[in-house]
Amino acid sequence: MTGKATRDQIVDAADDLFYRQGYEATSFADIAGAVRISRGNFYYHFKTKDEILDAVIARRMASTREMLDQWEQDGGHPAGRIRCFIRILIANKTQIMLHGCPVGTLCAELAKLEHAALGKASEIFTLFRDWLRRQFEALGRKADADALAMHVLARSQGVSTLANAFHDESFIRHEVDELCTWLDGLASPAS
Amino acid sequence: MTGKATRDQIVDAADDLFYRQGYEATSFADIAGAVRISRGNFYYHFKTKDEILDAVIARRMASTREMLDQWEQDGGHPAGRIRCFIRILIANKTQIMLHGCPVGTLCAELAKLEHAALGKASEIFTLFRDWLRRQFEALGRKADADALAMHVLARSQGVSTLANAFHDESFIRHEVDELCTWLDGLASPAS
DNA sequence: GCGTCGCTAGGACAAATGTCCTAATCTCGC
DNA sequence: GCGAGATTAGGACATTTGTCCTAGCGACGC
Repeated sequence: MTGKATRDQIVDAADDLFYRQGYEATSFADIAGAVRISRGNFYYHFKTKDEILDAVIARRMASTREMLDQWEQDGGHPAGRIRCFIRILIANKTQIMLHGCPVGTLCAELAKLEHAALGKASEIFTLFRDWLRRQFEALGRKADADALAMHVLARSQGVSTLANAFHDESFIRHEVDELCTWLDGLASPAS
Repeated sequence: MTGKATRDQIVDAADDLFYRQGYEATSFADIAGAVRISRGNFYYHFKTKDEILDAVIARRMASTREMLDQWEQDGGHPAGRIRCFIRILIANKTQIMLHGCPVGTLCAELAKLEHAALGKASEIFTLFRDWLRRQFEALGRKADADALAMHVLARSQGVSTLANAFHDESFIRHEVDELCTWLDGLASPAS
C-alpha cells in the first residue's frame, strides 16, 4: 500500500470518527488505531489535527458536489431533484438518529470551538443551498429561490436534530412527507 | 457568601460555558476560573463533571418550565402562546447566531459522546413538545397536536442551526415570519 | 473563649492529549 | 545489488485533563 492510500485511509477514518464522536472528542490515537498505524507515521501525513479537519471537510465537499452533480445529470423535473435531497433523510435515517446530520453537527461544534474551519465547513451547506436555489429557479421561483432553498435546508436540519435527540424514526418519515407535500403545493400553487 | 450561593454560581458559570464552548470543551479549570474559586473548593460541591452536567440540565429544565408556565398564565389565545415560543428565535437571535440553540447543541454533543445524560437533556425538548401539543389541542387540533408540536420544534431547530452556521440574522426573521404565517393558516384553515 | 463543622485553598496524581524527533524499513530507478 | 528518497514505527515531551487528598479558615452554638 503506497502513501497516497494511507493518507486516504486516514481521512476516511477521520471522516467517520469526526461524524460519530465529534471533532474534539476524536484523538490522534483514535484515528491511528482505526487505520492501524503508529502515531509517528500519522504525523508524517498530517502535521496538525486542523490539517486533518481541513482534509475531511474538503473530502465531504467533493463527495457532496459529486452527489449533486449526479442528481443534476440524471435529468428529471427540478421538483424531483429537490425530492432527492429531501429523501436523504430517509436514506440515512439510521445514522442520523444516532449521530445527527454530518454537516450540521460539525458546524455546530466548530462554532462553539470558535474554530477557523467553520467557514469551510459551512461551505458544504452553501453547496446544497446553491444547488437547491437553482432547482427552485428552474421551477419558476426566481424571486424567492434562495429563501426557499434555505427553508428546505432548515427543515432538514431541524428533522435531523430532533430525530437525533428523540431517536424517532416515524417522525422523520412524517416530516419528509410533509415537506414533499409542501413542495407539491409550490409547484402547482393554489393561489 | 454561603455555600449554597457558591454552588449556584458554579452551576451558573457551567451553564453559560457549556452553552458557549460545549460540554467537553469546558474544563473544571474554566468553570473554577469563571467563579474565581480553587479547583479544590470546586470538588467539594461536585464530585464529577457529570454531576455538574446533571445540575445544569436540571437548572435549564426548571427555567424552561417556569417560562412556559408564565406564558400559560398570561392567558391569551393558544396561537398567541405558540407565537411566544416562535419568537424566542428573535429574542435570542444574537446568542443563537453565535452558539446555536442551547438545547439542540447540547443534545447533539451528548449524542456523539454517547453520554448517559442525553435522555435528561432531551427531556427539555419534551417540555416544549408537550407544552406546544397542549396549545395545538386547545386550537382544536386534537388529532395531530403532537405532530404539529414536533413540526414547530423542528423548524425552530433548523433555523437555529443554519443561523449559527451562516451568522445570518435576516434569515431568522424571514423564517419566523413564515412560521407565523403557517400558524395563522392552521388557526383559520382555507380548506 | 472554644470546639465543631461547613467551606475553601492549593497542590498531588495518573492518564491522555497534540506535537515532535530519530532511527529503522521499504521501494524503486539505475 | 545499491543507494536515495519515501514511508513507517516507537517513543519523548510538555501540557492539560478529571479526580482526589489534606491542611487551614471561618462562623456559630455553647
